Amino acid sequence: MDDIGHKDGSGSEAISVRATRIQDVAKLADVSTATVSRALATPERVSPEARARVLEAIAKTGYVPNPAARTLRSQKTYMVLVVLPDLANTFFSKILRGIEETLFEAGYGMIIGDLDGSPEKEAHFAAFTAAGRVDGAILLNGHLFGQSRGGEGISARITIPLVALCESIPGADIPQIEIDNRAAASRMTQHLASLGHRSIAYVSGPASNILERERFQGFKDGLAASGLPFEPVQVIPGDYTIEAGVRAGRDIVARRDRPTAVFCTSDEMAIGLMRTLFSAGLRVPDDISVAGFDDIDFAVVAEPSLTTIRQPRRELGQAAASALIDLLQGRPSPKRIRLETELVIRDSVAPL
Amino acid sequence: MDDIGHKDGSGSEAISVRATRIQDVAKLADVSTATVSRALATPERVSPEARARVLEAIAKTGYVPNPAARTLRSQKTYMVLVVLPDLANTFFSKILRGIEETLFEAGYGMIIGDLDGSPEKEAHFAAFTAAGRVDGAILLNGHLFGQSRGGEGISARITIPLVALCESIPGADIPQIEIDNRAAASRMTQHLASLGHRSIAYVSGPASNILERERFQGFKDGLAASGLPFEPVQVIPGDYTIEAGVRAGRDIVARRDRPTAVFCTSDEMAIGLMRTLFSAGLRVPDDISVAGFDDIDFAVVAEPSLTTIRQPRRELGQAAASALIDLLQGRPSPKRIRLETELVIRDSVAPL
DNA sequence: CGGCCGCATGTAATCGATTACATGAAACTT
DNA sequence: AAGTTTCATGTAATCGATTACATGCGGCCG
Repeated sequence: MDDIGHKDGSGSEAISVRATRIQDVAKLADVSTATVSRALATPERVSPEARARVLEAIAKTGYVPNPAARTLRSQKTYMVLVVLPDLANTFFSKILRGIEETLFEAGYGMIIGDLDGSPEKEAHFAAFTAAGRVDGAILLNGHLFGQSRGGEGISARITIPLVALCESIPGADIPQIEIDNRAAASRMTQHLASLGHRSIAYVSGPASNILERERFQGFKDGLAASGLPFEPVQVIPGDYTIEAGVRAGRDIVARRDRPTAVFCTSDEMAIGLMRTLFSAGLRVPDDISVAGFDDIDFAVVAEPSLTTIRQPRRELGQAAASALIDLLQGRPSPKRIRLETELVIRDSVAPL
Repeated sequence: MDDIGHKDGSGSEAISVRATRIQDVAKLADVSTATVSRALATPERVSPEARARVLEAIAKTGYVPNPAARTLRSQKTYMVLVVLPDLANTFFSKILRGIEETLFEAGYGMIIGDLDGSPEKEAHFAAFTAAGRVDGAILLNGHLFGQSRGGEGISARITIPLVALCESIPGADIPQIEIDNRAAASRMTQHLASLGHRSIAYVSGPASNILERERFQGFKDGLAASGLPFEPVQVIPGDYTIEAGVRAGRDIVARRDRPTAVFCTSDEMAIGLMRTLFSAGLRVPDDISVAGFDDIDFAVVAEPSLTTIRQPRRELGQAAASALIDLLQGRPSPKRIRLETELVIRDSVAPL
């Protein structure tokens, strides 16, 4: 680290140019603070002349209402917390973008809570929420605050609207936005079977994960629907990462009795797996077919391009944000939204 | 969209169980509110007995200070805004994680401002900042608020600490955290030249981008240092995306006189480009060498694995957050930090 | 013409913490 | 012993907006 020169902390001690307050505007427009406030919040309740003077004064002074004061009085923060397990994961960032743009249009800001696998952080965000720093929260982590380890004390105090996104939270009476993981996994499995594959391996997500359980059910559904038996040896454990795909690939390469198709429950794993097969001299899809899940940007430029399930990530984010905004504004909100997935057929899967 | 059932907005209209206030704690502990406040902020200025009674009362009531009230009085929000051009980009999410974890440890929350190429959003975040909703901001977008289009009115009011990350902001008197893009690009160019390549193409970023200008200079430096002439035809325009890499690949495939090596200024472009070359029957690195920049997760599983420049993304985020926290807490802060990059040699580049 | 209503506006309470200043007791100082 | 310092604590002003309530004016109705 090459550290050139120093700058003192004067930025934070800057001569505090006290910002324009509502009082200043009121004085300049020769009205009361109440009138200024009303001119902004309920213009129709203020005479046109007064309103004009207020607006002029605001323009002249560049007045911006103090959010802390506003929040203190009105109990509204215009902030939403988004809790997610891993910010560095490609899968989430597109979703976040959908959330952010929808919140933005409605005048809400987005605060990120990256759990990073730490229960300590989870407790922190629960406290954060309980303290009233946000008006609502979107949960991408598959459970309510403190539901995992005894943080009930705090979570009981969380009375703000919540929305579950992607990982449904069983038993929680909050809007749930997701895809039909089970149906999608079943569909892909049947697609593989329909091409003649009888021996299909399944690379799983983390066992504790709800997504994983749904997709696994779907896999079994698909086998059953195709008249194929389920055999535990077909399941290779994974955790959605590239590295897990690489490990699963090594597993398959080492097998005497190889499956003819592999269904990976994330594109990352599929890409890592294909790479490992390739290095071992196995050709995809000639020797073995590989399918993914998610349709991330890299799926189309993988070699071969990846057959996968497309999740509408941006739309998922938008739908969750919309549902939350409905709740925040006292409107009824859909209780459960299931967005459609799409089977994207590319080159990594071929008939047997 | 399959919309099952409805839930009314009762979440937001819930019977407002007024939260515990400092007054309630004071009454229970039989002290004044001032003592409660001091017991939390400056425990050493309160007698042990009073402190114990206060803490007990807090435990009993589950009191959490109201952040809005605190902010109103103390002018501290404990929030930081992170402004970035594209949240969906893999490159940023690892950086964000570094920022988030460092801010978190220091007790700050992170608000995301995704510009999404919209000047309107930029103005919004400038106003947001000017309104005092955050204590500081980290700018990943290469310019100060309103510096691009006449938002000077608002940006003049932004007196909070700022830090520039990745894209340096020339002329701004704020800490700048970055890598030495020029040196890194030069190094890669020389690496290619040292392997015997005389005809090296360069796939650029957006021309207006500061990163791009630095890397382009580095490319020319590297050519010069290797005794190679620079020829404009070597430059293929890009914008860091996979698709731009695909387009650049088509360009190269169509050329009569192909370069023997291609230096892409992002891994996304390199991967898209390799894919296009492969589809056209050109082999990497046998027929043509390809180098990237960033070392994203997919670089190692690309086929062939990608020779690239590693940027310490998490550390960049951490360093920027640390610098900002220094400023926020009135400590001196490094004015400029340059983190080291690393030339990562894999299989996509070979001697001529 | 007197009373009632509605409208535009102002006054001041309120949100919940922090903190300057005041107070009184105990501990020193000379 | 009187005066000074220190310490723990309380009182109340303050941050800056929102909003319940009060006021005064003009129009309308009977």
